[in-house]
Amino acid sequence: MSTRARRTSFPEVVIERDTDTDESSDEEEEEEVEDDVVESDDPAEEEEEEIEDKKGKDVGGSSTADKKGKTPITISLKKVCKVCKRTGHQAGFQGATYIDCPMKPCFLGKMPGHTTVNCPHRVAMEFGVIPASRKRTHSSLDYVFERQVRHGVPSIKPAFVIPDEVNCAVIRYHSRRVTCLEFHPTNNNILLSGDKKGQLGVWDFGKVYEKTVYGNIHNCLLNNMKFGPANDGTVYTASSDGTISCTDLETGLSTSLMDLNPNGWQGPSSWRMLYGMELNAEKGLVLVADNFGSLHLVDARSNSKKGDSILIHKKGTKVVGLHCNPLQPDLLLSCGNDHFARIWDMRRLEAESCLHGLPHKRVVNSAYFSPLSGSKIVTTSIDNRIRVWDSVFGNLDTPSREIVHSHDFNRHLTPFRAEWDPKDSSESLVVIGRYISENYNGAALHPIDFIDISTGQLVAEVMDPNITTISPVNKLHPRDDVLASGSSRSLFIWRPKEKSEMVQEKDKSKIMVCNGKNSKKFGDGSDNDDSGDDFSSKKGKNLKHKKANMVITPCKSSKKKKP
DNA sequence: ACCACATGACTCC
DNA sequence: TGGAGTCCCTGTGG
Repeated sequence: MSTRARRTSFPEVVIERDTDTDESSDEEEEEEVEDDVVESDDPAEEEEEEIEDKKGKDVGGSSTADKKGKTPITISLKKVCKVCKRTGHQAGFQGATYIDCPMKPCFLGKMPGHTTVNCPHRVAMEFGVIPASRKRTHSSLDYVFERQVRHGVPSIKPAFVIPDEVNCAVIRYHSRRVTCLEFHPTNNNILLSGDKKGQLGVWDFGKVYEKTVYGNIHNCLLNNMKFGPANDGTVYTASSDGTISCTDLETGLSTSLMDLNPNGWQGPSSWRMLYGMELNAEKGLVLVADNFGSLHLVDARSNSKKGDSILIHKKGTKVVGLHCNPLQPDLLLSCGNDHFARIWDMRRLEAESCLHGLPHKRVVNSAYFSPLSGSKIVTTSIDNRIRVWDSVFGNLDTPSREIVHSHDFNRHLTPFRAEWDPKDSSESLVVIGRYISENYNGAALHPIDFIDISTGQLVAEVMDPNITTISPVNKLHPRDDVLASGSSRSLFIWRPKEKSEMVQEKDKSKIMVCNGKNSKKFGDGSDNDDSGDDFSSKKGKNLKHKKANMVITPCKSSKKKKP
């Protein structure tokens, strides 16, 4: 009732603001001067037109006869596989199920002998688990862990609570895909989100409509953010524009701590981008890593760069992740495109001083210490494997577990990152989005997976028929049983089913807020259940589900700051 | 329903 | 070592 009233009251606000957004984004894109590498996807090659004899060997194309001539000519459109370009089979979606090209090895594990459809790893995850090795070494790193970390390792595993139902959402919140999410450290209902354009979203999902997008902080990808340790009303952000900013969440005013491109664009070989970021509260340091393999330290109090940059990964490669050990902040974990995650001691930090290198077969998207004891490390690599490295019960030369999981990274997606549940005292629950889709009642959906890294088993796969896009960005709430996920331009808040129902009964506010051009529809009196275009893409059209409990409303108000 | 486009890792030469 | 070509279960807008 109340939602309906809100929906009809404020349609213009949404449309006006969104038009604004689109225009601004177009302008910015025109300014980008980049080499246009036109890929030649010749459609003629894909559909070979062949003139054949009367015996047309059609494989599914239509045949037409030339009615002018006496001898009819059959033209068959021979379909070729879009993957291997051969005839006789077709890769692609058949309904909601994707059929692999049989000429290629398994898409998931990259192993020959089977395709993704019958891949054992896809059916049951335990197949992809390599058990822990028990051999011990006695390196300096082992010593640090033994002395400072081991006592914090918990022994009893509690039951997992899985947020498995969408509680509220903002559809098309950002104008480009979401790149990172962060929960407020003290306010339970505030979620921060960064996007590909460098915009920062501040959403109070407790009040659903309370949402802001600050567009004047960065010019391109907002890769990482961290709340200010001394003041949780501020957030530090690192961007591909080469700057670190500190932004006041109330006003949106930001100060720049560092600019690695003070002379502007001088070509791709010199343009520095910032990816990994971490704060060391004890030392008052902001740590950032760039696309040339270097780590930069910035004093947060004086906003000045501290010392020279240090080469921590192979020269010229991206360092995408930084993480300080929760118990021992002097231990720094980094990961990047040189196929390594590395552990460093901040007290003697210099090039080549890495305590340990964790080797991977491909690029490492993320590496995180376990949130409580800091004794385990979970890494996500684009070789479709989640690796667990245990400093106490295993060693760091080889992973104590490898879990095959589909998170292969397509260049158009935000990289997948397996993230710990900060509330899980057993430090075994990890959440990660799944790339590969599954057929759920005729809909191709990409679930968000909860994995028990102590067994390698899939604890839960969470999906909603309304979310047809991949959800690469996921974050579990530090205190509540809440999952936030970023999927394309939208944000979703998940809660456990029972709790979600309780909330709904109480205030009946299970709401989806819609941004975007199509919001106009909602002001035009069309009913909720039929206005699905706003959150279903092409694949979503074969959904058999109803949008059930969700109410779609345009947003009531939104502060929006443009540069 | 179609197309163009954004865009990054990797292999090969 | 570096540039060109290839990969191709994306998502959006026109």
